[in-house]
Amino acid sequence: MSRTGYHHGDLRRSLLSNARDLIEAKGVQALSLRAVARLAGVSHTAPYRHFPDKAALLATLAEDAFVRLQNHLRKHTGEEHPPLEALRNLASAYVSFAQQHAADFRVMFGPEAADKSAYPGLSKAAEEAFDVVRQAIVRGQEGQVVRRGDPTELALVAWSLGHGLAVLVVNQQLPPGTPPGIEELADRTAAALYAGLQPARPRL
Amino acid sequence: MSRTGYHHGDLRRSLLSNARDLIEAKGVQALSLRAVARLAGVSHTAPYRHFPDKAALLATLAEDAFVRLQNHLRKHTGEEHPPLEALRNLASAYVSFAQQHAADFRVMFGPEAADKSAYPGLSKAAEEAFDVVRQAIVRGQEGQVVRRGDPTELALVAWSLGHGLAVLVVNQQLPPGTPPGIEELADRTAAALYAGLQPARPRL
DNA sequence: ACCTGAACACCGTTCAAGT
DNA sequence: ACCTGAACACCGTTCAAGT
Repeated sequence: MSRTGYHHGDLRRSLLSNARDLIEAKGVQALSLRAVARLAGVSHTAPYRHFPDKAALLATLAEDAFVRLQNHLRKHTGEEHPPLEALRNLASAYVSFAQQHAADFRVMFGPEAADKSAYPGLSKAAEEAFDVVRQAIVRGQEGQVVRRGDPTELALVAWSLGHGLAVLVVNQQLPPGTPPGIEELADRTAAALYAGLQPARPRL
Repeated sequence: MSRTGYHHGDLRRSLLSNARDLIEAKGVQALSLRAVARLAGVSHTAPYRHFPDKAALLATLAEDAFVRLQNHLRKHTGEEHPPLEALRNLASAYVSFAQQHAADFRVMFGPEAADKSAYPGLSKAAEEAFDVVRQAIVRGQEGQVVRRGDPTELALVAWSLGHGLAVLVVNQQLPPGTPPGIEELADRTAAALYAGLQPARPRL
């Protein structure tokens, strides 16, 4: 039973895993369905039994990655962390995920996954990841460590900052003169967000 | 003189312009050197007289775009604006540039232009754009509306926030529930950054 | 159901050749 | 200098066909 059809049920999984490896090694642009099939030892048309086209495979990859991001964020900013700590962890957690899963990150936010509307599973996974941040804001408001206001909008601020940093890190586009030690940088960046960019105030 | 060689000196310019149009219309991934040449009415090998390869054409595109971004930022945050106003304009200026030049924006920050090291002109243009932000921070510190600290690091905070927002806008990945009116959103986002995410404080 | 091979319309890039 | 055509090694996708 394990000898006959070689790839029975796990060809799908094997295709996805090969795709991740390929992107990690050579970049999103170098990913080809034919190469993925080759790595799996099947003909170049076999993947079409599992994915309608290349975009669908990438969407599946992105969806899986959003679930991983969700778990990662929850680990660092979830309910077991006091709200302020959770919020301060957000930026560095986001950046560390991007660093450790650069290939995933590029697929998640690259043009390939831009039309999420066609992939409901992908949309849902992305929403749920954002919701982790939103919930941290809500908890912060309840604990009165975050000011009042639309939590979605405030979450967007925190998300954008982490996302902006992560994109720059992943693309190695941090401006020259940036101090080394990305994790610390993300921490200080989060601190700057919470302290604001205004002159030193009496308390803190 | 305008009839004989058809493309004399301006084939290069024509190739770049066709490339921008193609990306705008069909996305970065749809850009092909052959299509660009076709649009210019030359053979598919003619572009190699002007660019060593496809990556070099993209790098040139990115460099031009960084110069445009530089000018755009300078217009909204340059010396003629008081520092606090300049900083508050930054996010919306960044976002509006990304909106108006979505194709450029994708090339500037996509994987194609990631290895800027190979293109010194591109690196320089990117640095100078970042420097506009940095200078606004420095002016803010001089005017005591921005707290003390490494200006590069503080500029990075402001830049990351604008960049994060812009990426999400361009990729149409703003989370659902995001209030409409991106410009206003960027403004409020900047305000949130400057006010911090802390409970209402006495002044302001 | 799952996989294959041939085929079609594309790519980027190289190279010998033309003016 | 600038451009061309043929050629090579790739693509994504479709389709008739095999088990």
